[in-house]
Amino acid sequence: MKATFGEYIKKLRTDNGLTLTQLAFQLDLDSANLSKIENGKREFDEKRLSKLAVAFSLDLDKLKIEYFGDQFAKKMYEYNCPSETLVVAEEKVNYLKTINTKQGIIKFENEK
Amino acid sequence: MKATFGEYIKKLRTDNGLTLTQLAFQLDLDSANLSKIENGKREFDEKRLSKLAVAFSLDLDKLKIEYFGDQFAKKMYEYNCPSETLVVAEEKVNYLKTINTKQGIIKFENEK
DNA sequence: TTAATTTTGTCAAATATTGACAAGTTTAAT
DNA sequence: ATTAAACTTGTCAATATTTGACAAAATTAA
Repeated sequence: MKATFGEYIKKLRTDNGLTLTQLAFQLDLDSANLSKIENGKREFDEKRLSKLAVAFSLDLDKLKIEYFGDQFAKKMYEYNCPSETLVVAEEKVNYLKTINTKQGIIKFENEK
Repeated sequence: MKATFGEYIKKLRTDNGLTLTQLAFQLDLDSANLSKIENGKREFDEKRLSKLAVAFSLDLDKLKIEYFGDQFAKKMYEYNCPSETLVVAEEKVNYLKTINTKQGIIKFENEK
């Protein structure tokens, strides 16, 4: 999907004939703030991804791909990161999985 | 590099025979907080990447790869994102580049 | 023009991050 | 075993950031 996450939501919403107010209600959001999200002036909170999935009967994993893909892309763009960054990211995910499955240590490193 | 960013710093520091206090001074940081960073209990602030590059005569791009790669990996791990997320991230970076080079609009979308 | 929709501006409240210091633990040397 | 340096952990106020909410302006569609 060649779009920011905001554009992605807006397309979902308009394709389904919803107003900002209608979707905002389902997401427990102010319509003004949803507008800002769609236009990239505010962040969408990841806690609402599941509500968004329900609103449009979407697979949560698909949404996560769009959402986090967007987040990472924005950082990459903002800080002008080499594209190799994403390759290293993949390696590091695997590394985290290995170190956190050893010896029953399953908790996320930064978790309380 | 198969390591978290904290582990990466720690290796740099010890390989170069520096104490926490010595490196922390160069980074304008409390040694206690540098210790937390190395052990993944605090975030390293991206504003200090350039100081880190100077401290160890490293290429800033190489550091960015490690730093942002680590950030993305932690999110991926924490939210259990499909690895496809990174592919989409790459697409979106390119998308951002195209939309933000059109018509002289070079500013980052969320910039003030 | 009017009514609905969308966008923008603002700000206080809620959250999160940071710097700083104290206190505790580990390590290494003698 | 004692000491000193190095490292780790806990805490908390200060700072910074994000969020929710509302008003008001702008756009869109009859």
